[in-house]
Amino acid sequence: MHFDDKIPIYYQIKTHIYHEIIMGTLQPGEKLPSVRQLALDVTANVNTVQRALSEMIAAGIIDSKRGKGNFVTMDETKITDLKTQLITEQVARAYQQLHALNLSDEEILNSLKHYMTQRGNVE
Amino acid sequence: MHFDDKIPIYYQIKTHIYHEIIMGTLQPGEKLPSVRQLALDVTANVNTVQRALSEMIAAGIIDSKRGKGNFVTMDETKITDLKTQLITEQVARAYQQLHALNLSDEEILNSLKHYMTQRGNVE
DNA sequence: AATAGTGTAATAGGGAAATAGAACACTAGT
DNA sequence: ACTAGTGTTCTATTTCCCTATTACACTATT
Repeated sequence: MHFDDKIPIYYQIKTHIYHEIIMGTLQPGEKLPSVRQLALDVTANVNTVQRALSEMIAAGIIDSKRGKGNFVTMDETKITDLKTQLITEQVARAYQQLHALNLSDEEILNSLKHYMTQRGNVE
Repeated sequence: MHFDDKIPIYYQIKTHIYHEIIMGTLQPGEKLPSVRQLALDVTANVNTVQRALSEMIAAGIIDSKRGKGNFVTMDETKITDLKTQLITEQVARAYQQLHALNLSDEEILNSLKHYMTQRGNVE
């Protein structure tokens, strides 16, 4: 797994698993790989994985069952809320960053559209 | 100054000053506050500020003159290039993050538009 | 009971970031 | 010459992140 050395690894693992849950790669109620297997998958330490999981457990997205495994919550409302929250965070942060670069709303939209067309042509 | 504890302070200082240059708060050729004053302004250590400045100096955006001060480059091309670079980085990162949440191009645009209208009504 | 596979916790050590403090190098004004 | 204000560099210390290792607690299977 590719890590941005500017951001703590445990945080990037958490984001990565959140994405898998939201994309449906991990379904509600589904069992996650064991912490030891996850550690191998992302080439990080068990403790680092555990720290990421702890935060997701505290957030109610993951249910931890000692001796059995970690499971994605069955509560689909929580997942929907999580998705909304992550999207809003991303959009808000991007908007504020670009606004801080003196771009108007229209310029921000145009930059994004331009990026999309560029990207579309390359693939 | 507000810091995100997930990202190194020196890096956030650098971004902050870059924004001031691009917005024109700091004009080409203008003298920056002294490193000691900057440290007070952002409530960080002189060494941390110096580290941020070192990277901007290396990038050719800041000219350092020992005994006199730090100055924004007179080369406006470099500033224009910097702006383009930062915009592209922000747009690309936001797009990729939202794309990773399974949003189509259209949905990404709509999320942004929605955020803008919401924001517009509040202010 | 024994074993293997889980989550959980504790310890010890290394490294990067940030701080505090001091010192050095240069410039300008007095 | 002196002094004050600059950038620059160095050392020491602290804190957080990450790793490695070990141990403990629980579950299911045999």
